[in-house]
Amino acid sequence: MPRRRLTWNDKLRRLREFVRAHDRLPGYQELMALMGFRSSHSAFRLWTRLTRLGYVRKDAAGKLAPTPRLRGTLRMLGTVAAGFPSPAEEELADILSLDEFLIRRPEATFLLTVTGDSMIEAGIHPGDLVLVERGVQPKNNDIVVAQVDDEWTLKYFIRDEEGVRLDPANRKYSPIRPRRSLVIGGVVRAVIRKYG
Amino acid sequence: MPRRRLTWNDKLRRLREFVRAHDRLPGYQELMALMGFRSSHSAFRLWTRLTRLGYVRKDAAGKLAPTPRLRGTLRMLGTVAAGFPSPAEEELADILSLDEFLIRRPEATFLLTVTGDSMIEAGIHPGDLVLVERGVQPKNNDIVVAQVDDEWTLKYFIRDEEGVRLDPANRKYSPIRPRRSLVIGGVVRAVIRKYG
DNA sequence: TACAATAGTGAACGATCGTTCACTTTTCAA
DNA sequence: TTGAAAAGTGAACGATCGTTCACTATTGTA
Repeated sequence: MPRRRLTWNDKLRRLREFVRAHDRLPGYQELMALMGFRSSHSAFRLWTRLTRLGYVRKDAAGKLAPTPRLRGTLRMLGTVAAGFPSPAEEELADILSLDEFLIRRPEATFLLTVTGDSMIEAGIHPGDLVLVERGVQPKNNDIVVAQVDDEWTLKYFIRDEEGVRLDPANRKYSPIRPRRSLVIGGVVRAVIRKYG
Repeated sequence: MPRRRLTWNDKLRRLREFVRAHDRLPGYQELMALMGFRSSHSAFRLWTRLTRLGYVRKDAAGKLAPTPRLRGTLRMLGTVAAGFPSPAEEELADILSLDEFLIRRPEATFLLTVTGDSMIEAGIHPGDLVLVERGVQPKNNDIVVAQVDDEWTLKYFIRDEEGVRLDPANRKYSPIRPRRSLVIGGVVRAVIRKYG
């Protein structure tokens, strides 16, 4: 029985499964078992190829690490209107990790639960999560977490001729011009609503 | 000069930095260099402790892998109203990874860009991203990606006495009762809006 | 102050890793 | 169909890993 040689797609799929299941790359022994190799050199060659194609990365110490392309879990397809493509096209979709997609500075990024409806017309509802980056200068029309009158809320940040203004996205509330102090907790980089 | 021994927090911080920078755990040599150890046994003991505390995991093959607790990048704080806690309290915040927080079945989960305003009253705007899980039975009031009259859109899924109904969240449009066929592409598990 | 718990040192060893060299088999296109 | 490129085999070797055992230093506390 001529043991079937794996296709490239099969190899990639098996490797992805391993990485997802173990949160690490397989070792030489494990890669050989996974792919049905008998020689560790085959594993070596496979690593070389995967490195060349950008699925794994070799750092300064010469050790391998998975790239988002391999580790990522999310396939980014087109638009809702375009619907779901065929499985073959799915294979071609870009794979990414939400963390890397949304977070620039991990050490300065936080997740807060939204309370209040001050930004509801911007589609930010109570119970939503906001991904907030601290320690950055807000630009005009950025949504910020700000402390106003000893109370923290979400507002649009606007700097005009008269100074800084904080605008709600809700007709029930009025724009605010901070008089004494203005504390900006951080800038909202993303909004996340989780169902179920 | 009595080389300063590192505190536990310092060790954790250094390890986190390494993992973020390299996308892998340090080896023994690297861990020794990172922590200022001279004996590989110290590294061994540190791994043992990290395993016991759940920062790394030892799988069936006896190999170490980082857990979300170590690899995760997002600190989950309280609510917007509560504002930002002190740095000391921040240290205690739960660290999580967005991928693991939002994605249950990686192989069946996709990201689509929203087109159209059929769900705008549910806070889903054109340009938002929806995280869609395929191959699950939608429950009542789930938001689904459905094919209606050869067109894909987002709708609430509702099953009543008369059968299945698809409701928009926009007064401009009307509920739909599919007559011939109904294709459900998937169930919306999360909505993501990215700024900037 | 003393003493137990915690943290680190140092040597040793078999297993695995990462790589090189030389050779064979399979695939695919001219 | 044939010949080159791609893929796999097999042996070998120094480096690192993962672990054990025995010993020493530091720290917090009864």
